[in-house]
Amino acid sequence: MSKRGYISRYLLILRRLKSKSYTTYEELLSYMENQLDYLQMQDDRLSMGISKRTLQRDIHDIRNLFGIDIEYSKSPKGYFIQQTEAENMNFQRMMEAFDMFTSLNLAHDLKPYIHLETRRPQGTENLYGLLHAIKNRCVIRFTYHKFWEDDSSIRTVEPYALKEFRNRWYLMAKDKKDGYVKSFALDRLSLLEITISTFTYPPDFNVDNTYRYCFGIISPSDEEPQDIVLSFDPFQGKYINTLPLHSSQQVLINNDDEFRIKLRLCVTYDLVMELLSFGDNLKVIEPQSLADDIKTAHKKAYSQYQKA
DNA sequence: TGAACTGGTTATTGAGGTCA
DNA sequence: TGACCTCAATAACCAGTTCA
Repeated sequence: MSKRGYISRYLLILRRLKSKSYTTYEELLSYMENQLDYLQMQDDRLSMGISKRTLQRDIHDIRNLFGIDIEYSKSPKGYFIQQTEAENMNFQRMMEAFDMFTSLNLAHDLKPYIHLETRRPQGTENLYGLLHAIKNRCVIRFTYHKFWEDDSSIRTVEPYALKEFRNRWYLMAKDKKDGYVKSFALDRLSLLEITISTFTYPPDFNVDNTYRYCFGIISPSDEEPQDIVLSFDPFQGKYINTLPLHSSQQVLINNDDEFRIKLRLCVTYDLVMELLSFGDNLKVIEPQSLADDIKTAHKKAYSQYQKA
């Protein structure tokens, strides 16, 4: 049986256990037989079902390989997954990856119907090394190339955390050169070297607190957060309502004429860029300084289309 | 062709239930 | 309450099958 076969089984076992509190062997077997038929696996043996022994082995492998704690309870007679919130988030990501893997494998003859994004975030090959350095408090060195600079520079930093934003990964680290905590995009990072020197993790550093009032990964130096009131047209408002711009988002008005929200944020470059991307679907109500910045940017854009 | 996977068998283990 | 029983999970072992 191909590796695709047993990875698909792992996916189905996890999906079933995640969707139901307690699941017996029989329920798992029945579910998997139905699902494997549905998946139309190109493996005749899979379509014939799987044995209880294989299912036992799969559960054992999932525990060992993925560190997912599948437990068994005798009183309600069933398997279940117990996870913390952080573990659950990792689990969801893994399930997404599994789903994508399965879908793409099933779709090998469906090329005309599936169109993948050709742009790919780079730098994820360093994720494991960076995690190792963060966990073991190892100082790292790498070459970093800013988009707005021609030359690369060698950075020596104390890595604190990894953060994802808009399908890109960023390293939060203290630059040894000036002592500031900065974000480094992994796709601009190369020649990673994990040194043997270690550092002490600052007890007062907390990623969530640091970026609590940030839209993206740009952290303001000393700027205080402020209330930002935005007015969207009702159509755009539906998107903003279902996918909030920030965790601080509060809906002020939601009617046929307007969708108005309030955010508690620091005004950073990435926030301004985001607001500009909404074009004429958005009007900044407060603060006036931000409204002026957006107005100036739109005026400048407009001027580019006027005849000289 | 060797390695890996799978299914069947069987012994062990442990939780839950029963009973004296 | 402790001894015993039952039942189902677990894991080791082996042989057949499939894969790379």
